[in-house]
Amino acid sequence: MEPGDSTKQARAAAQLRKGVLEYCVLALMRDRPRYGVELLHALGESGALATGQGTVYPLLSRLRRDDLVATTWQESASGPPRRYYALTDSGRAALDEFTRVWPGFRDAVDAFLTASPPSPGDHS
Amino acid sequence: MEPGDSTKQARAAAQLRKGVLEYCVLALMRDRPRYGVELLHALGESGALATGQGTVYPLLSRLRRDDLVATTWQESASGPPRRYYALTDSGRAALDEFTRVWPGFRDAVDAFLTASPPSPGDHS
DNA sequence: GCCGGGTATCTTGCATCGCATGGAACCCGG
DNA sequence: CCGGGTTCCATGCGATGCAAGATACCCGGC
Repeated sequence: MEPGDSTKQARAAAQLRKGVLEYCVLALMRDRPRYGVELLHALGESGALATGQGTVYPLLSRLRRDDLVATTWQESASGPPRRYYALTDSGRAALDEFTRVWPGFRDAVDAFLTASPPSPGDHS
Repeated sequence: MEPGDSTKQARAAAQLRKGVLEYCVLALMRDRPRYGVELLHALGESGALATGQGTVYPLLSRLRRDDLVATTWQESASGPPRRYYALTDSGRAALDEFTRVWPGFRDAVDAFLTASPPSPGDHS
């Protein structure tokens, strides 16, 4: 997806990420602290959730503002120091809460999209 | 989910609906035209996508503005006339496009949420 | 004839979120 | 000293869900 791509597909995908990106970022921190560019790279590798710095850093600021993550500085051998983000108790609770809500949401959307497919064998 | 419920769960679910609601509404019109309250009721029965009139009617206005749906008035025996919304060719194309994008998105989120659970059998 | 309840549609103002753009600081090799 | 790579962050815009309120139609009871 090129920057500046304004196709309908790109617009649909962009709106899809709303609200989900936050919890995917939290999920990435579940096992160990991560830093900004690392998160950006991990999201990019997933394909569907690829995004830019202008999305991730404001998101991380919101997470820090709401006490869902805590940060520590750590020096790097190949560049400026990195700010590592780690889950707080509240952050882990929010992630668990989302993990509970997500399947219901996902299945509901699946149900709408696959409902009443004009199946050739349907003679109701 | 009561109106005015401001729990974390409600907030997460609210943000989740962004961008998805539009295509679920289009999906509901796939087989036959529907009217506003009917759509509202169908979304409510799904549970996870329940919403209010203040969300559905502006959404329907946008869909009409973008020529994704066409509307016709039809009288009702038990109230004011209903405006029925039907998919246009563009609307059907947008729905098909979303149907193609959604599985990749859904699986990507699933992958992040279920990745690296400290499974007891994992001895890597 | 009038009035209240149920049905149905729509508008306005607000808060939130993803994104493009731009800027700043640090390290290293030439 | 200087250019490239790495890392961080802030600002302004567009799109979207939502609560609250307004309007109009039908019917039955008084």
